[in-house]
Amino acid sequence: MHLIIAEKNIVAERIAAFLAGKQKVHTKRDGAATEYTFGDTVVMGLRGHVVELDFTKGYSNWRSEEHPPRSLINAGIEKHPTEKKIVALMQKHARKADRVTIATDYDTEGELIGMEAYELVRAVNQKVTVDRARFSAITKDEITKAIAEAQEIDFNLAAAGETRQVIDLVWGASLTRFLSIAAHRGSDSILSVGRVQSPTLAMIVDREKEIEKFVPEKYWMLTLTAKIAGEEVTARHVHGRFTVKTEADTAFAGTRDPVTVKEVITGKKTDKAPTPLDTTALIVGAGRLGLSAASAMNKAEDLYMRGFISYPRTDNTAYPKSLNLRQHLKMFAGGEFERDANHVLANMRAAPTRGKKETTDHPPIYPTSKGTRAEIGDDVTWKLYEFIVRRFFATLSPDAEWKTLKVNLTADTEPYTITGGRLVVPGWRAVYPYSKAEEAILPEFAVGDRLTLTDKNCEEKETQPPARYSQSRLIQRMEELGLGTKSTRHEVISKLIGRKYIEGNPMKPTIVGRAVTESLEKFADTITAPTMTKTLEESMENIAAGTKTMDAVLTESKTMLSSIFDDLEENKEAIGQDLMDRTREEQTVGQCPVCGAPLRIRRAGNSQFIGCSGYPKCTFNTSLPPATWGNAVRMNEICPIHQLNHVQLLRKGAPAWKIGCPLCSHIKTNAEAFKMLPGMTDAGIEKLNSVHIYAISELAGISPDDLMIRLNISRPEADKMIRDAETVLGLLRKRTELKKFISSHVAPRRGRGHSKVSAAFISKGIVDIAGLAGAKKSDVMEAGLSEAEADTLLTEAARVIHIAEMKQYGIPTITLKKYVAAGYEDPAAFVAAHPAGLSLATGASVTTICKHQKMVAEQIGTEPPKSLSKAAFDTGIASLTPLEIEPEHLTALAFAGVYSCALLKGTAVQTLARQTGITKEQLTEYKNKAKKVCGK
DNA sequence: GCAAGGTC
Repeated sequence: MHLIIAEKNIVAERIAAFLAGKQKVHTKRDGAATEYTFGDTVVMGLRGHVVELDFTKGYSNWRSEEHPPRSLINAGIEKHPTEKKIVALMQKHARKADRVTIATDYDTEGELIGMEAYELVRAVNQKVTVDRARFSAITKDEITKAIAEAQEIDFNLAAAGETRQVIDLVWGASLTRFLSIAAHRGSDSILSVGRVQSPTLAMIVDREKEIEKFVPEKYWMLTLTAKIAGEEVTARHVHGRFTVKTEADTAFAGTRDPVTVKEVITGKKTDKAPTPLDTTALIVGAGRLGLSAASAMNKAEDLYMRGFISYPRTDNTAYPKSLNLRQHLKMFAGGEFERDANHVLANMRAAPTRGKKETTDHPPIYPTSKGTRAEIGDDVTWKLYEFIVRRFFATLSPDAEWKTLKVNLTADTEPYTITGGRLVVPGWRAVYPYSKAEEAILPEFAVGDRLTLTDKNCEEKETQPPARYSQSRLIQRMEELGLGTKSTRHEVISKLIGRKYIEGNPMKPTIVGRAVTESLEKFADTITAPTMTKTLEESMENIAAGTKTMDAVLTESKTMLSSIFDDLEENKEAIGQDLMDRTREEQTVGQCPVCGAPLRIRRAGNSQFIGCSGYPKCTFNTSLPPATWGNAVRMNEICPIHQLNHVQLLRKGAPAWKIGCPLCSHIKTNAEAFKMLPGMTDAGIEKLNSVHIYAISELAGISPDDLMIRLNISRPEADKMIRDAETVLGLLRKRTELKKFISSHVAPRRGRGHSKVSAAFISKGIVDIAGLAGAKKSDVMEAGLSEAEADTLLTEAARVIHIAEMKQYGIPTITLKKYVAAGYEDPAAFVAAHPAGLSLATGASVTTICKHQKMVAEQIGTEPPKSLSKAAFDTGIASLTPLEIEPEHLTALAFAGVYSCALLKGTAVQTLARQTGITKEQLTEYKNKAKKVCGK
């Protein structure tokens, strides 16, 4: 049997189709693993790497004394399968195979993935022949040839890839752990470090610093407008920017009639058609359409999986010869792009354009099938598809041609110039509207022509700081510097955002991002420089060429990292302190209005609030919605009234929830509660705020003496105010309870949120659960509940209230739970029930029950039932045992007061049936038995 | 809990 292993499923599927020819291919799918069988051959795809490197056991605990971050440098490393199903399937076939062909992508990483597969195959079959197929395009010819002429695995090349893996893991993990531990960061806010992410972050930080230290300089630009043959034209001074004001002034003063044409230069300019799309160009193009790098790749992946475009992760900018371009243009017949496709077919350039990079693993990105708007679905994906289609058209279209015109003039002695351009051959621009071509059409000029000066202008401008990086610009820079790969660059950006190192669009570093970069630059600048990647690539080339061993490169790298750790460990305290000090700034929103200490965003699990750093001496705090609504972060905007930074909640996939100034919102939310105080006015609230009382709970908790002084009021006034505050606080607490009750018992629906329902209740005068328990059903239904819902809500409310009452009457919680489970939480019903029934139903002893019934009866003012002794109950129940009465029936009888054989005999069937709901036949049977068994 | 690289 011949087993062929591809890097991904989609390639496996195509290989199988090509090789099978006329044979039928059987597809068997099991979760992530799919196999394609024909004749004696099985083709299956991996999912990229199916194993992962990790440190040996014992190194997983970050805070282990024995294995500090530094020890990772020489820690053991193991490979674990990450795709267990795929590995199992591969090994199952490998056991029976007599030939295995590795057909992974034709690049370094593909060779490594191939070697991983090889090792897994060898683990179960030491004898099988393993070879390697290399192909540059997934076409029938290439594939057939590559399998027929299969070669050996290039173990040196794979080792080069593995070296990269080890170095990345060891450097990344050890430095990440070191920084995170030094700065006392929790597991949800680690400070990550890596060969690619750290230099990328450093670029963003560097750019921000350039912007900060940028000093704008003034400069002046001169223009004139003049008329020729009734048409107005604008010319600019040939000097361009004047950086000296007096020079600009002199030139401006010298700009005067006569304005004479000195020279007319006509020319031709070719405007080259764009090159085929690689991943970077795709992200740049998508960026112009308004997509982030990550969403561009997401949508491209979607288009690829649905067969609309070719593989979206590629560095190739030259179409392979095997690609039939004409056929791909004809494919658009009858669709949205038919006209444009026909236009391109009729005007095709001799050979398609080609970019600088040509690789062997995948073709450039091009459309592989015709899609309609409806098929593709969402608008943004369609736009991306259209862009890919049009780019494909453009690469097959002729260059555009411009006719250019340059007119040199003098205004008295000052030289001016006008430039114009006219698109004479639109070429690719006819089908590709993404880069604008501005035409400037000028009137006819001849040397010696005189123009009439109509106006002149000296404009003062300022030099601008360099722009922050957009995502696509950053990805371009990363590619230029060799950072990351086509598949990972956009992920690196997402990672930096996720770690809260950068934010915004265009991107700028956060305080944390900047602090980490600066610490690393000081102590481990190897990892923040793009050169680390360059050096690594050179070493990898040496390993691949066989001129250096993997071990030698690793040893060298470990020595370097070790000396970095010498420095880091010596300065651990300082580094940690510096990071903590600086990141704390990010949590600070200003000064506490009460005591002036820094006011900070604080977090504890899911709850978050703004509190004074002077706690516990100062207890000022304002509440924030829980973190499920988003993480609270400081904004740059500052409240003009309170001088505090605004705060917003950020949640993935949701728009930011702007809280604004925390104190303003605190005052606003508390105003309503303050207004519940008798006689309280807006002015009164302002007065309270001005003496730093912002919440009703603060007013309730203050000492009367303090309040007298602060508000300059009398003792009785202060006492009353505090008492009122306590009452309101109690009311509010009950209201909160009601809200909680509603949210756990009423399912939210459109237009019927929990707050809406509780507001409706409050307007009906239902302000707490007790109120709800006694409310009219019609009132409850008017809040938007159905009749059935109102019924359950009322019953539930009554239950809650009853339970609270029983507790208040002194029933211990554990026993109460038993009563509730049996449905006897209503005090009245509890007292009225027969203790024998209660005992059987709840499992509590009759003695306890009688005691409780007496307690409750006394407090609700009813007669308690006659008490029943434990002895009487026990012997009674024992006398019933031989009758083999069903347990439910026994309980029902006990509730009816029948708990002994004698009582059963002495009560009429008619009465019992009414009281217990047991059928007369059944009761007669029990009674007959009773007559036989007892009382003889 | 860590990297970067595949792929989904």
